[in-house]
Amino acid sequence: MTPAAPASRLSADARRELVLEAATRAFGRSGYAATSTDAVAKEAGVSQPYVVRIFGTKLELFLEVVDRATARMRDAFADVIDAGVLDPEGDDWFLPLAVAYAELVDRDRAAMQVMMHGFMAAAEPAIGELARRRMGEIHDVLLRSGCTPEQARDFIAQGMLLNVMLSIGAPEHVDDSPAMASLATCVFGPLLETVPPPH
Amino acid sequence: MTPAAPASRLSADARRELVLEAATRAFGRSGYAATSTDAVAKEAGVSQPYVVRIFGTKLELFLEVVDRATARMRDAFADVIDAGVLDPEGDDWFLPLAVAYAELVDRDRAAMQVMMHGFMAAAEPAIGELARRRMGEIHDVLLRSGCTPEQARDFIAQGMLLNVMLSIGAPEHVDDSPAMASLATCVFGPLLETVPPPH
DNA sequence: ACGGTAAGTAATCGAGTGATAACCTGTCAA
DNA sequence: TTGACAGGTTATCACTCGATTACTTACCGT
Repeated sequence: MTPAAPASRLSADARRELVLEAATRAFGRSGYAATSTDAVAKEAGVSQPYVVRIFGTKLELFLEVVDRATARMRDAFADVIDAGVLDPEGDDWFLPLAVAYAELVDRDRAAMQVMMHGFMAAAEPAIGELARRRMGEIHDVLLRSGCTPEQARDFIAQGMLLNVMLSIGAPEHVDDSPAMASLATCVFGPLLETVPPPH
Repeated sequence: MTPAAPASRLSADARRELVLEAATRAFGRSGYAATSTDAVAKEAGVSQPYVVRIFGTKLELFLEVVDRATARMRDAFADVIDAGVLDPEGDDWFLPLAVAYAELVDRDRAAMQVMMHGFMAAAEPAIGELARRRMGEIHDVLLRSGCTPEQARDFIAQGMLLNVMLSIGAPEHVDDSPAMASLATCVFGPLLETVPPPH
């Protein structure tokens, strides 16, 4: 076997960044437990021991991946809200938020998937702590729009359903049953046609 | 070591039932990938090879566990709806459904957790197929109340948020931050005081 | 030119995993 | 009483995983 073409040398920071992006994709696909450090390494094009050495342990790597992904979510909402275009009194006050979220998920679906996997892996104390903190931060950010806690809750709830629907592959299988079609249509709205690519 | 007190003999069906319940608890805690067949065996009080022999593979066991858990969810909704007490025109039309769901989750939290883990493990084709089918069935059942697809969607969305909040241990940590307290209060409502036990 | 530091790999280990095979034993019908 | 089947276990295997160690090599300041 040829000596496994050594990855072209990069600065530690640059390599770290590439591995984090690769890990986001890998963990996003299969979650914490089902994703091996070797799978991350292959996705990043480096050796498995190197991944471990950069981050110490698989858990620390996952924590950093979840931390970054959820920060991006929070910041995307903050950007919309701090732009001051939202009117919580109006109908569909949250629409610009929903659009921003749809765009973020379309551009960076792995981040959303990693977030959900983080929520479901919260039995691990360190993961749970991070998950709760970020969920709280997102709620707080939404409240900055002037909306009520109930409005914020409802928006997050819609987001959770959307995440789950993507997780179970609803868009790719709308035609499997009328029920799926009905539900997917009213969850994804007109985006159903354009969103699907499984990434 | 003492010969590991052989489990008292039961009929195959009775044993199977006990193992399924144990597996629901075990998978509910840690999900598909992070739960070993040995963990299920210990929870059930039998040997690991016996668990495998009853169900063939770990995947088939998980599928049956998810199948049963999600069927219970669906049927709980169906019971309320077919009792005909719902008025989709009224405010809080879904309240009896929410109460039924809260009771089910309180009594059988493992089933809900297993359902969520099933959704997140949908990358495995057989799991994904089951997840989509059940999600469709639940949507269909809700529609039998005479509500609109949007009303059904909103109810499911609230359920998903509730599931995620329980998954991240929100009730046990309401006091960690004001944000968590605000969000948990308006997700769980007055039940916050009584629901929490982590099971 | 060169030497050291930083980037990266190969080799390997011990623990854990799902699955298989072989064996044991209580119960019940004849 | 006995024998055979059903319920259940022990022993074990092949493999995977995360992690550690030791080695290699490219780059850069002097």
